[in-house]
Amino acid sequence: MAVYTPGQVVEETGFSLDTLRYYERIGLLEPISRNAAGQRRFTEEDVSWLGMVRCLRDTGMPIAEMLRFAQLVREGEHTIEERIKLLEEHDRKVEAQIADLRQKQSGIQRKIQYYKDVLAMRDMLPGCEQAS
Amino acid sequence: MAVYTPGQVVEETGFSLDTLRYYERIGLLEPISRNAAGQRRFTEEDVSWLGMVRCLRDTGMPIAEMLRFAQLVREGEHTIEERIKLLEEHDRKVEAQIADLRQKQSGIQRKIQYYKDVLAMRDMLPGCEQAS
DNA sequence: CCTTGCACTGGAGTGCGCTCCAGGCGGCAT
DNA sequence: ATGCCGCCTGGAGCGCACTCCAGTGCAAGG
Repeated sequence: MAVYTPGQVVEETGFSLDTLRYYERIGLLEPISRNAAGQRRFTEEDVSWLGMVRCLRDTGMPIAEMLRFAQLVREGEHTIEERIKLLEEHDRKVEAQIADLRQKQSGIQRKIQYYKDVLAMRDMLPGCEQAS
Repeated sequence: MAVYTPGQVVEETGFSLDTLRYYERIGLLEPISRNAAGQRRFTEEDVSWLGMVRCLRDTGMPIAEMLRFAQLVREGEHTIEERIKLLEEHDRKVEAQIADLRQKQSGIQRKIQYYKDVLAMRDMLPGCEQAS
């Protein structure tokens, strides 16, 4: 089975070497196996777990909750229902996050339009300064 | 013209009192006017600026960039083009942010579906354990 | 008069998630 | 033999954005 050097994992996952070590230290990755010289050799499985971690992190899941999820995975098959619950809950949060982002974005876009209107006004009625 | 006490502004904007003071300290708000006792009295304009700040912060603009925007606003009308540029640039980032969020979300949803499939499999073929 | 509440100040502290560092090791290309 | 590269460790440090604190002040209500 294929293994990956730290450098390759950095390449594949986009996490920095320090971040990978950090994740192992805090138990977000379980202990990574080592070669004779004590260097890490990541398995396919480690890398795919990191892919999941990437999804969760980038959607704003705090590390503490990812640890909880990692724990469930380690506890085995009987936690699958709970994992689904956790992920669905998070999925809802992501949905809410996107909705909020869209709403705030529209506020920004209104401001852009407002400024554009000011400029247009200025072109049409030169010399008539407006406030704000 | 209406003024707002700190408590009212907390209520209206959702920023904490400490955050409001912090924003004033770093210059994201210009100096807020005071009553005889030295207490802050926010104007309508302050509150509406805070509304903009809320949009920018919640869409992930760092404080340093909001300071830059605040500076442009203070410099007057001739910076409107630049303000538009800044906001449009940010708008694009928000768009990218949402796209990324959607993509990562779909990764999570695939995982949820995978787990659900595992459960369904387990119901259909009891006694046949699967891995991962 | 006294408590309660809201607000004030400057400065220190917090939490998160990394990120950097010094000092060292093993292997390989020149 | 000598670099140099990639990696190792434990621990310290960092950047961001707040958040909290001690000590004080005014003002209105019981």
